[in-house]
Amino acid sequence: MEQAISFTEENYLKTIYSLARQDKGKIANLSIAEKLHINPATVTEMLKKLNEKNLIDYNRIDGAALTPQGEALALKVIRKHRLWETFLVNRLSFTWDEVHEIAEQLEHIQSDKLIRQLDKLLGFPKFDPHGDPIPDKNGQLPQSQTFPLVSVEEPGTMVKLVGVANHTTAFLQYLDKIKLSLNDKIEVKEIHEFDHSMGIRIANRTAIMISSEVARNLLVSNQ
Amino acid sequence: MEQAISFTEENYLKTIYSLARQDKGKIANLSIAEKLHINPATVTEMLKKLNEKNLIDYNRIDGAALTPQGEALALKVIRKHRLWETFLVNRLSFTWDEVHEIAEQLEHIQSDKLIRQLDKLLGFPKFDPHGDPIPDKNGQLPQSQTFPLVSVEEPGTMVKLVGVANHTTAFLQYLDKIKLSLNDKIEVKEIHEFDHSMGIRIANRTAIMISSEVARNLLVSNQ
DNA sequence: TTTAAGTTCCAGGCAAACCTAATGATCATT
DNA sequence: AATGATCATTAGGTTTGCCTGGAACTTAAA
Ligand SMILES: [Mn+2]
Ligand SMILES: [Mn+2]
Ligand SMILES: [Mn+2]
Ligand SMILES: [Mn+2]
Repeated sequence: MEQAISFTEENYLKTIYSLARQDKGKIANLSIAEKLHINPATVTEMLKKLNEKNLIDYNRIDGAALTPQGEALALKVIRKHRLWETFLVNRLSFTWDEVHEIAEQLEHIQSDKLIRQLDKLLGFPKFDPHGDPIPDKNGQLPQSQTFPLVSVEEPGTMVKLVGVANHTTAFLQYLDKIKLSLNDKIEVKEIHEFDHSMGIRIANRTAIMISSEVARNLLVSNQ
Repeated sequence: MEQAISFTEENYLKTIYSLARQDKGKIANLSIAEKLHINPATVTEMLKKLNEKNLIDYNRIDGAALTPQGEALALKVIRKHRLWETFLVNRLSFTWDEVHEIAEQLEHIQSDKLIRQLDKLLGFPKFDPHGDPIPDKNGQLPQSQTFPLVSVEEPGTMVKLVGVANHTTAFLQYLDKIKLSLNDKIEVKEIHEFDHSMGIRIANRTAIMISSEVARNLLVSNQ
């Protein structure tokens, strides 16, 4: 019984998935409502419906949690989103701050062959233009141990930028302005106790200052 | 006042456009209903709404006709549909019988830059994989004087296949089976008075027989 | 010209996805 | 333990896009 799933339902599943990844605790209806810019009352109705369809387990006490089928669907939508973002940047000359909105539309296109062929065209990429991991066709996420730059304690540490935790146009354009791109080497020169701002050197260029807020949103890996 | 347009509305406009191209007379509500597989009563409601939005002129006597804005929108959707079909065939190894359904979804994606860049990636194609003309960014259709093969009267006439009037999987796969592709040269060898079936030679290969029904759906040009 | 067939329209309904306002439940403080 | 504050749910509505059934037109045939 192949039950149809709507754009709206897919967006709920994706939201629940990402809230579960970051918050680790109970998923509040209110946080779903805020993320989707809708009313909490609407969320309650939809969660009941998704529960009925066995895509989530839901009750007032424990909140919402994806079932295996729900998680598989969420990962499929995320896979499509990130593959399309990669396509837009790598093949259609989009910049990384322009692609999210369009991918929000493209992620709902239904065609298994389309995803498969797109993946192949792009050379089976493991990460999207923001450094986010792309689930493979079985929903498996590539491993990568990243941490926010702000957590670096030792001046002199060398790291590599592998992702961003903030996808807003404002932040991405700021990174463009300071000429910081994915895979750039970053050397932490100094850490100011006072506001935890940092002096960093990008790709051996002149050192610059960044706020702790910026450092919090830069995901890096060792080496 | 940039009023939003829904998928459904776009599909009505596209349908009205294509009915206007082929029928030349009044567009019956019933024919819209049949093409979209919906109830005639629903069509009446939507036509009133589109009239209200100034996308069509509509009244009971004259039926529906696109306004300039309505036609521009219809052409934009058609442009997207045909560009996406071209992308799927030329870049993602789809066959020409597989692409229509997916393009029905992709044609509704909203992003001017996306269309522009896709067009560029594909080398500004003038015709899609079925030989249908692709409107340019100003809604201008490339000219081509085509006629159905069935209208050829003289045996010995040489023509070139430039399009198909029937897009069903069954027909397209039949063409694949007889190894007839777009741009192939076709020589009409014989025309049977009785049922108007034809003996034709494709690309100088062995001659074969085709029914008048097939010949009616092959769009050709001279030379 | 009357009848029949075809087409369009109206009235009334339904489901999906949203809303507001008000009520219930839970949690944190005092 | 009482009191607010916060969060979730219920009840009642709206809009969009669809439906059915029947009435009203229009067109063509008898
Ligand atoms: Mn994104
Ligand atoms: Mn991304
Ligand atoms: Mn098509
Ligand atoms: Mn086509």
